[in-house]
Amino acid sequence: MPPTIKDVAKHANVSIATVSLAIHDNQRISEETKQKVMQVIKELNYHPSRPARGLVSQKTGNIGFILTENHFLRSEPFYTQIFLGAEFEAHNHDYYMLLTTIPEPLPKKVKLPRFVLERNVDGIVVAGKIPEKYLAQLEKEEIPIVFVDYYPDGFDCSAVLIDNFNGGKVAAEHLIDLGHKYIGFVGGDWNHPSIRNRFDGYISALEQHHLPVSDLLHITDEDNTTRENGYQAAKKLLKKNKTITAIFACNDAMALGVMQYLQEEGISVPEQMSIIGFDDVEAAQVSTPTLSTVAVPKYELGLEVVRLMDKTLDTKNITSNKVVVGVELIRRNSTGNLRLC
Amino acid sequence: MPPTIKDVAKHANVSIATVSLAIHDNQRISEETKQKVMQVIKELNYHPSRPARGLVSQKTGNIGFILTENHFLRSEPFYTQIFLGAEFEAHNHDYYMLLTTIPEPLPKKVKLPRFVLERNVDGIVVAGKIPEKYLAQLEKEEIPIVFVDYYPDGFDCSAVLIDNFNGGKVAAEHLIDLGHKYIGFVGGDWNHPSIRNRFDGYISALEQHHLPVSDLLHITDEDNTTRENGYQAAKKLLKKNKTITAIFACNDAMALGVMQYLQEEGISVPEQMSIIGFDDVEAAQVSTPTLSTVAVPKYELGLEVVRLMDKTLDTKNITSNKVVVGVELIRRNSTGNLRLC
DNA sequence: TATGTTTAGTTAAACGTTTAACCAGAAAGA
DNA sequence: TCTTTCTGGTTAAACGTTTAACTAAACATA
Repeated sequence: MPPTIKDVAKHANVSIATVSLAIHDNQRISEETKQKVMQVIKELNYHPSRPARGLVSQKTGNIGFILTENHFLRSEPFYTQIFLGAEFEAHNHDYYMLLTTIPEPLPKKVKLPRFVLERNVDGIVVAGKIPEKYLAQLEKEEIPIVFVDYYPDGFDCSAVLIDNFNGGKVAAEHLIDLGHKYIGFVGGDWNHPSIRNRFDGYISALEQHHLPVSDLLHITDEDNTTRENGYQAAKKLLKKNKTITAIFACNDAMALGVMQYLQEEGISVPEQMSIIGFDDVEAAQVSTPTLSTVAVPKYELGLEVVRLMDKTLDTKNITSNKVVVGVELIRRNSTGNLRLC
Repeated sequence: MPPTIKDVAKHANVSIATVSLAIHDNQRISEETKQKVMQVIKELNYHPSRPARGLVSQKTGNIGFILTENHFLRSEPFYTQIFLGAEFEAHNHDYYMLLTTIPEPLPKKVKLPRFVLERNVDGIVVAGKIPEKYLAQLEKEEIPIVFVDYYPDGFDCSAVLIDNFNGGKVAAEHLIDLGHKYIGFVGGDWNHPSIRNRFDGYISALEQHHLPVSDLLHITDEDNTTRENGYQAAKKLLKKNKTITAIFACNDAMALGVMQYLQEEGISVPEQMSIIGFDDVEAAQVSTPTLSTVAVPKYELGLEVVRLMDKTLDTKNITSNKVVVGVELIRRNSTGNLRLC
């Protein structure tokens, strides 16, 4: 059994209160006694028990991390990268992360994670979009929540967000710089704010450069944003519009699906069609051609969300802070100059 | 504030002991009282506090997960996949995982993770190779340890391991089946048991098929197993041996490095040289050509290690169990029939 | 000298559980 | 009827901390 505060007290010939006060550097305790206590603590290699401490302080030292099962399990480690960043930063603030997933489909009777019911976390990070119903349930628990890469409309809260609007703009501008005039957009999961923001950024860039904006350039009705959705969207887009020379896909998965379709159709990238994605997933670096994209600093998002959580937990002020982290254009081989032929 | 056991007791008009006993379905309590208590519990949405419960039971409900910083941060998410598997299975056993990394280089004064010092975990999963010094320190804490994908020589413990020997054998046999006679091996980090086991499996296959075994076929002196190591190893191997028509690399990273070298040298894969790797990392699916390999079920390893930990924690018997999980040959485009030209 | 103030601690309550030890009342055995 | 045994609880101690309230001794003030 590891030593407890009692053992320290006994060895130092003081009361356990003195030990505790010494540890917390209370000025009630003389330098001399502190020294003695610290000496014993070192000798016994004593460390206060986190659970015991938590009982009285009502702080667990843990942060919960919640995301949907789909986000957790999907092969592109987007949210798991965020988690790993959070995990890393948590250490710098003396926290540990507890992770849990929301099952999908959501059962009728929402069951909150054990760590919130059993009061085993001080705050919760919600990563990515989660069902409204779940959120409503969570809100009742009166536990600090910080969102990352998503936050519900009309919900007053802290969040770390990607600069999706700017990202969409940057992506479109990159294509414009390359000389493209007819730039298509493929997206899906349309009630996701991030996707719409990317779209808005794209539109904004087109307008700013007085380029044509038209429904004929967009596919936005895919219900999700997978590779397969990208494939289907590309098919639809090229059917209804022959003038397009570049496509901005709302994420890399869809972009890869688009490329796959183009390849099957014998349309070469980037010679006949430029493609740019969003996210910078691993696969973007190794696809043929490698995929130009807008990089989202996933790991960084994780760091930020824990910093924000730490601040929230520290200062009881539950003012809703928003942190926006920037994105970066990554030029690879799927985008090229417009060729007039 | 969430309700405590006291609130339940008050509402049910019984003592807190009765509530506790009712929760644990103790036969001392009449059916009738149990019903009443359960009713109140449901109404108040009461859940026992994990920390408080832990104080008396001396169980935290947490499992620690330790790996080196390098393993954690490296781009190929091998160990993080294991972690995610562990995380998933942990839920099925009502545990939460706490993750921490070992800094590298290891500081002179080894500092164990807070979660073990503060008794915030019931057991520890050690993933991958960690420094001996660290392990020695950890051992002193008398906390159950289960290893995954590694375990130290001469250490009596439980572990979940990959069937590396068989994997090496299967890889070599695949090449043999394709008609190859001169099959090279490139490896590194030679004091890692897994690597050596893969090599042993490879040798065993060669011998079984009466194929030549010779030092001229092997590069084993690379100090690590990165892509760059693979590149260098390929260079060395092809310098000293011109008859080779196939190469088994001890992992995918090295295999990709080998392919890169071959490409630069104008040696086509698989026409002139077949390559097979080990691990089945993401990049293996998207490289050109896609990489044949021996798949390691990383996620599955995570599941297994938690199952084993659960068993260990359940039955106080600290008999050292070993679980070996199988591997699977994945045929892709980097291996082909021997062409006699 | 009596009284107040400081210093450096100690005692005890509290946090939310579990569980061993105890106990009142009912049923059973003599 | 008196003891014994069951039944169905309750009381209280314990887990390892923190911290408010208290106190004894030393010192200062009038």
